[in-house]
Amino acid sequence: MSKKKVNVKLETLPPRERHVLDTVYKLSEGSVSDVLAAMEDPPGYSAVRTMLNILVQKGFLDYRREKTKYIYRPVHAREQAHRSIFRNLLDTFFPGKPTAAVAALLDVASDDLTDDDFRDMEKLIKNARKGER
Amino acid sequence: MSKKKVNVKLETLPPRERHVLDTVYKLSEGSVSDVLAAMEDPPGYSAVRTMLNILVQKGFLDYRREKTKYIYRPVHAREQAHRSIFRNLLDTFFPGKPTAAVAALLDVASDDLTDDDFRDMEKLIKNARKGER
DNA sequence: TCTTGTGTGCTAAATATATAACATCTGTTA
DNA sequence: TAACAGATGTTATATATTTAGCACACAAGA
Repeated sequence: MSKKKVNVKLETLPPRERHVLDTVYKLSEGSVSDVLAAMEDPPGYSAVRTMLNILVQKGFLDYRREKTKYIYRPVHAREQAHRSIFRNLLDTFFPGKPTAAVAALLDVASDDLTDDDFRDMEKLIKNARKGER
Repeated sequence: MSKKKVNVKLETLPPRERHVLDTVYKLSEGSVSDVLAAMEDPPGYSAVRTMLNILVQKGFLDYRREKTKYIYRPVHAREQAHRSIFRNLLDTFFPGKPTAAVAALLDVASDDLTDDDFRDMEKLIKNARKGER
């Protein structure tokens, strides 16, 4: 009796599961109703409950009981979740051109960036460069 | 008779569709068999054909006839496809902290980065900074 | 302690995804 | 031009996903 292989890649979750998971990440944590309330174009209550349970089964979420309800939250810190996403992004859209990814990111984010942000990023690059040699 | 609302968000395509679309992006363009051959853990021929057609319907792909077969390719240049993805990524995982995204990206990509890459990125940031003020 | 509101545990069912199979068309080449 | 190889058009079907609804649990206030 082999343990049915489950879908564990973040990028390939079914649409609705992915949406729910994203929402939990946005909230940091939350109950079924919290999540439901935070979703745009929300499905029904039952649907959200099921997704959350599935996400627990798949190992993306964890929960604790609080009074009468369950509070769900991500198992993996954001940092870890990123790795998988960025890796996929790089491979798919920027194979062999990581700098192009940085360019695209800057392009999208540029409106929100302050002078401090720019300074920080320059520092980041300098450090990464040092670590490299 | 409302035209059934379809799933048009890149981030939330069903797993298989997403996989096929990613593959087409990697190839730049290709026939059914090209795509099939380029996929790891590939589904059946029929499956790929269906996915491709759905992706055309949803507006992600375009095709032209070439001799006896169809060649599929992305409708939107990569740049546009990126915007949507990065936007979602930033909102979901780095709300209000675009620099953290850059940090994560650097972290993942660092192994592949050359000295030239670093120089390029520094230039990118300088330019973005100028454009900003 | 009764009642009410809010939540969970199930199970059934509707939809959507994913795959397979077969008939048909179209170039190629013997 | 007959036969083949490789592609598409279509339809049916298996599997996964998403949703709804009812029964029960439990805390809180009248």
